[in-house]
Amino acid sequence: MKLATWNVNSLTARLQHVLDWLAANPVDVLCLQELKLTDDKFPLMELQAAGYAHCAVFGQKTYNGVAILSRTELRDVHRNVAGYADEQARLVCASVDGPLGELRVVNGYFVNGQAPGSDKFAYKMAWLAGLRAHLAGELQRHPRLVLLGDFNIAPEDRDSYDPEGLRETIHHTSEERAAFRELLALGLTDAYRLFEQPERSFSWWDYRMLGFQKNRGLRIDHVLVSEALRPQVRACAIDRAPRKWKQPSDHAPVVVELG
DNA sequence: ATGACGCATCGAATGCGA
Repeated sequence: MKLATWNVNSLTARLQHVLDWLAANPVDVLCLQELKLTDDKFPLMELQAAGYAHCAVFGQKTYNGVAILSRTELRDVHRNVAGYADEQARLVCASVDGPLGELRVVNGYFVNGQAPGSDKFAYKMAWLAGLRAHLAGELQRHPRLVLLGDFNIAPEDRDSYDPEGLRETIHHTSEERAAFRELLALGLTDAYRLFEQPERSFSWWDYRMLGFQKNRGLRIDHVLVSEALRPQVRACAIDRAPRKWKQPSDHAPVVVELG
């Protein structure tokens, strides 16, 4: 079974890329972030025709918006962080049948945070605390859980093209990295780091200054698996191919294989 | 470098992303 996460930076602008990528990578579940559209504008027909008959959509106008696309039935869909009043559509959860039973899929578009000390940074940290509490509850009900999405956190120095120059800037702060480790402390594991990976592996590159061509990027899109799921992880990789296409998203998909 | 690039918004200049 394969699952993937991809921040598409507008599903309207990127629908053809999503369809092309799915044709070449027919994953069972695809988690999307930054839909930038309302539920009524979600391209359900096109995705159903591509084989993704089951979609849990949580859209929003202009910004944010997340969705889980699945080939098989999605159950117990939950939108937003439980107990955290949020104006923004950033989290959608659903259960799906996996290779060894039911699997809980949690898809998040984490807050960017703009700059340390800003109101948006405070929102980021509060949202992360809410997410942690929410996940603790999810894990009690669903021990087999995978958390995927755009975390907007580079967890370690090796996840940044310039860890020294960008020290304590957004995505690199001690607070964000501590919050990431707090998620791991719930029993979650970074699936990407279960395997040997190329140096300078990133999932996002700035549109400006030839960021992708120079591989000046960050690894901020992640797949975390629960303890019960960890023995089943067979592979995890970043697919840089669509970042080379015309008018790409600035993020690349991350794919995980469970056996 | 208060930049760059790209997307969205009722119509152009601005907010936002990361």
